[in-house]
Amino acid sequence: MNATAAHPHEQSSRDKILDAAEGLFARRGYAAVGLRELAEVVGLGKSSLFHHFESKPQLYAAVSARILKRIDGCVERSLAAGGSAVQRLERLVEDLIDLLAAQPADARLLLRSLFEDDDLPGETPEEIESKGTLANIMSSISAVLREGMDAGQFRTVHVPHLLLTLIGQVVFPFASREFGADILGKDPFEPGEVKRRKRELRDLLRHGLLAPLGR
Amino acid sequence: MNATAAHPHEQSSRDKILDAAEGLFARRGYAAVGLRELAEVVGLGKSSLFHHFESKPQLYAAVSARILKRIDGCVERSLAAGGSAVQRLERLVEDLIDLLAAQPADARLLLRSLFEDDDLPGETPEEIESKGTLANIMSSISAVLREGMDAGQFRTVHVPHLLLTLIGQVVFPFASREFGADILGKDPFEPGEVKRRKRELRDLLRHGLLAPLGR
DNA sequence: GTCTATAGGGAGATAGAC
DNA sequence: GTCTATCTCCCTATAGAC
Repeated sequence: MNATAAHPHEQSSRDKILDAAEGLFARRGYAAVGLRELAEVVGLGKSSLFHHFESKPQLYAAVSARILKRIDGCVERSLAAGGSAVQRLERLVEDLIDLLAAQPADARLLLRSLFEDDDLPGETPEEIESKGTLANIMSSISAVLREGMDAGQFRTVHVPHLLLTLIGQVVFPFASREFGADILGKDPFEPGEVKRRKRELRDLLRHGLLAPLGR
Repeated sequence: MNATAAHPHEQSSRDKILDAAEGLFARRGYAAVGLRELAEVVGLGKSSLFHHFESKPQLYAAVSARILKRIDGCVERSLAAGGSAVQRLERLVEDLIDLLAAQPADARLLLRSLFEDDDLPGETPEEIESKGTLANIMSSISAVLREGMDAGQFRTVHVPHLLLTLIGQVVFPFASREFGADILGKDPFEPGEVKRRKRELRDLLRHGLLAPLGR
């Protein structure tokens, strides 16, 4: 995977920086994280960071791009696995939840990147690539929704609004470890809670909230 | 409403600061907003801010507390208006959407405050009050959900998980003006889109996503 | 590829005149 | 209640030795 790594088990400095930055940016946001602190976490001098990334914005763009690619990969694999539109959508939601649960920084950073566009200076190549990746994710999910509607498996809904709804209900609960834990009384990333979350969300999409008898 | 205002139509400096800070903090986050910039927007010198608020964290706490009170007031009024649990929940969701649509900064700042707890130093009196307000909001919504379940109007669901789901799907779409506009092709705060959002969300809660024929 | 040293600027906050 | 001037600290980024 990494052409420069003779020993795949040893993580390069670049990857160590990316991992540490991901955690810090996710928890506290771009502006609140200083390179001094990041360097401390990684175990390097502050200046050494600039040998791997040319600037702080560029580092953030790299972190953000890596997460978007991870999510895009998950979406593509999940939707490619076949089945009816209903099966594919339900599997997609489950797989995304598993991904977000396995990578605690992803949901926070994804959510941030969706409403912190003002944060970053501008138009590095990595940011442009990320825009494309994000657009690809959205269009893939839209496609399965439209497919299900066309096949008569889904109600007739407004696809863009449903897209926003799905993002909110899938991503948000994993974006806030502390608040989520307050509400649930348990760590949302704990396997049992993850499983329950998948079940509850699947049932809500299948049946809505109203009781069958009340219909 | 303001005891010190002889002329209610003239906004005090304190309120001007709160309004400007609310907009800036919502768009860019706590750490990214400098007091110099805030002072410029308000039209004051930087030092004058410290005559109205003792520190930046305390100012942020005041802004955050004001928003939480606004939302809490909306929740209490909406739930107090009576009707069945179904009617009260549906009205609550509609009223919250109207509030978030009317106050574009609220959704962003609320969402931030739900997953940026690490942002702020600690335990000012205003933050403790805010914690109580937030807890009150959550317990009020939980109450109507449990009531509907007990009355057999709602399916048997896991209330805390549904709470997280509702927050995500109600708040998130209004937290990101730019991304939301990209997805919808229109400004999410436009009256027509707000109306459609309320309808789509109500229908999703009533029926889920699956087509009636497919059941 | 990592380090020390430092430049250059902006941050939050204070002092004190008006 | 607002201002100017200033303090101290930390920020991103660079220079250059090893």
